[in-house]
This record gives sequence, C-alpha cells and structure tokens, in this order.
Amino acid sequence: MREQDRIRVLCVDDHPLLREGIAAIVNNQPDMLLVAEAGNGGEAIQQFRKYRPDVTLMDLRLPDISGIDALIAIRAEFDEAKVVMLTTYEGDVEIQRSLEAGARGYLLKSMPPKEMIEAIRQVHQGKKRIPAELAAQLAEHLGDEALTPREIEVLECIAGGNRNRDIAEQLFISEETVKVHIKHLMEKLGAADRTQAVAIGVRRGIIQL
Amino acid sequence: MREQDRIRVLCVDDHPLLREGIAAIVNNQPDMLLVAEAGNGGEAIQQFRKYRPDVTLMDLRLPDISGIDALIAIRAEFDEAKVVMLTTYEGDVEIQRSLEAGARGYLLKSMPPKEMIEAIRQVHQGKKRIPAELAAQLAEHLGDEALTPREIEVLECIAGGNRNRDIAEQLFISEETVKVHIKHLMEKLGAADRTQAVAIGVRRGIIQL
DNA sequence: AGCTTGATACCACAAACGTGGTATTTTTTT
DNA sequence: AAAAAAATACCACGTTTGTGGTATCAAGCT
Repeated sequence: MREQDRIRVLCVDDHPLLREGIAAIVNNQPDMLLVAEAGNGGEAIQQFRKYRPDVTLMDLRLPDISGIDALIAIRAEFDEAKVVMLTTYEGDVEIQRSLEAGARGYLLKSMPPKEMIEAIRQVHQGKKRIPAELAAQLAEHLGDEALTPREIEVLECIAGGNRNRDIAEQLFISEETVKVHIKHLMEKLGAADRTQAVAIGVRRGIIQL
Repeated sequence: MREQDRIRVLCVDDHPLLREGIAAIVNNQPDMLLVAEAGNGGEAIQQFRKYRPDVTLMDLRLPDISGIDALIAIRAEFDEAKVVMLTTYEGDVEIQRSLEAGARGYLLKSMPPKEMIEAIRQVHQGKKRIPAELAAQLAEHLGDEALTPREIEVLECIAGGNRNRDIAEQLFISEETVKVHIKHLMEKLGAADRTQAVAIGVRRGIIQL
C-alpha cells in the first residue's frame, strides 16, 4: 500500500508507555500509519491542525484539559474529525458525554489490540464503534435523569465529609435547600443514603475523589 | 553485549497495549531483554519458574489474583526474586503492602520510560527504587494505625449504603458493635463522618468501589 | 403567554448517626 | 504468665439526616 493511502492516526495520551505500545501496534498494520502523538490536550489540538489525521485516539484524562474538551475543541474547527476515545475505565456518564461531543468510538485500554485496530478501520470508514459491554452499560442508565450542576456540586461537598450546615455555608444557600438537593440527587442515583450516593457517583464517573 | 549478559525482564500486565509499549522500550535498551510476558497472576508464576527473569515488572491489579499475591507466591519459591510493581495509581496502602511483600521498586505507569529503565537497572543491581513522590505519600501515613480486618469489612458495608442495623445483620454482630467499629475506623482515618471515611478509604486504597 | 426546569426556602417529624463511657472475651504478643 | 490488641456488647444523649409537603422566583422553551 502506498504511504499516502494509509489511515493516518494521531495518538493522544499522557502515558508514554502506552503511546509506545499503540505506536508499535498501529505501525505494524500495513494499512495504518501513526503520524503524530500528543501528551496533553493543547498539543493534541496543535498536532491535529498540523497533520489532519484520519483517525484520532484520545485519552479521556489528560494533564491540562479533559479529553472530552479536547474533542470538542477539535470538532469546533474540524467538524468531520474522527475521534475514538481510549480510556482505562470510566463510568457511563463519561461515555455518554463523549458520544454527545461527537466521538465515533469508545474503547478501553484493557481491550485486545485487535479490537483497537478494527475500531480504527471502522471509524475511518465512517462507522461508529462502541463495544457491546460499554453499550450495555450505557443503556442501563439511558432513561435516568442527569444530575444538575448544583446537585453535582452538593454531591462533591458530601464526598468531602461535610455536614449539611457546612455545605450550606460553602454554597451560600440555606441548609434546607441543601437537603432538597440531596433528596433529589439521591433519588436520581437510586441511593439509600448520602454515602451510597457518593459511591455511585464515583462509580458512574459523575464525581471523582 | 552478549545476549546472556543482558538483564532478562518479565512483564506482567493484563493490558496488551501497555505490554507492547514496555516490550518496545525494554528491547530498545542494549543491556535488556524482555524474555517473557504474562497477562495474569497464574501465568506470571509459571513464566517466572520457566524463565527465572532477573527483574519482573508486575501490575498491581490482574484478572485472577492481585499483583501483591502473585509477588508473594513468587517470593515464596524464589526468595531472591527482584520485582518492581508497576501501576496506574493506588493509595499508600498498596505501596506499603507491596514493599512489605518484598517488592524492590514501585512505579507509576504514567512515569516517563526513562524512569522505568533506570529502575530496572537499579533493582537488578540489588538496589531499591521508590520515586520521591511515592515515598513522600507513603511517609504521610507511616505513623497511622492500620484498620483491622473487621473494620475494613465494616467500611465496605458502609460504602454499599447500608445502615448500621443492616451491617449488624450481615456481619452477625450487634448494632452497638458496628458503631464501635465505625468510631474506631473514623478516628484512624481522620474522617468526620462515615461518608468521608469511605472517600478516604478509596483514595488510600483500603477499599475499592 | 404558558410550561418546564432548576434553584431557592421553610416546617415538622421520625429515623439514623456519632459520642461518651464501661465492660467482657478471645487472640496475639511479649 | 502478663500485657496488648481485636472483637464483642450495652446504655444514654444530643446531633444529623432523611422524608413529607408546600411555595416562590428566574430562565429557557414552546
């Protein structure tokens, strides 16, 4: 295959070890070529502008901005950009937000390399690629109401071990309002108490400790 | 350098992508040779028996048994085994347990490859290698009393959103005893309430959600 | 203009939680 | 054999949390 006909890939990840592994595997494919790498979101945008890759592999958490924000920034300039999110493990919320932001695929770093190269080929052909396990996980919470920004804020305060009174002070609202927010977020998350709300929030990627 | 003089390395990790990266980097060193790989703890033990590597890179979480248990199993047979733990990120408790189990080093997967190859060389020479950041994190909780097995069990129940009464039933003890355990574990962790106890427990690697 | 959503606020009540102290038994360590 | 640590249990008391219901206001959508 001529070099200019290969699928040109950009890899964005802050782990050099993993980038190395991806580079080895991608360049081992006769129909692919790793044209650039980036270790953070800013670099990712620059490298995209410079190389206009056919497919971009993007880690979800980067040192500067989140992978989702990098994705949004890139798609704002290059609407047709084909980006596959690649992450260790995140909750359904991260998957959903990625797809809403226009990601064409979503892979776990623990998946076999075969899965990754197939995803690159499919996405390059204009298809989408979300593994069945992740699709299933996503589907589990599809009907669920999302937490509001304020509710997330309150949930973060709860995780910090704050009492309702302290949360009220920090957010400049009354203790009763805090209670209302907690009631709502517990309902939405299906939590029996504030502690489980934090546990579920962490598992689903809504908050991080 | 003759092949038999090279540092012979075994890599244990369930992420094929990362193994590939490590393989590329290790084999790129003139004084190193990746002699075997393993994707889980059982394989790791078999491969160690077969190849007797000079240095082993071991992921902390594996599909079958924990990396620490694999380390213990290997060191039970081969006391002089030189093992470096390699992980994405864990709390101080994991670091401490690894070192107690006889690990010679502890690295994060996010560290530059240079750090890893230096660690392999140093450990091969009989030295230990713990990066300053991790040593500092470890030192922060050195004087702390560890949670007892029962306290950890209770903490796990708390994280599940159980009330004291439910925990009592599950563990076949009285509600009052549960309260005592919670009081103690909160003191040890420096938590203001049960929710913060869970958050701290997760951050420090004492429990996982 | 009407509707929905998010955020705010208050009240009252019951349930659960956290704190103080004391005490027994078993296991482990010295 | 003595001491220390871990797990068990009970009581009393005040604090915090969670539930129910009602209501206002602003912003955004139809």
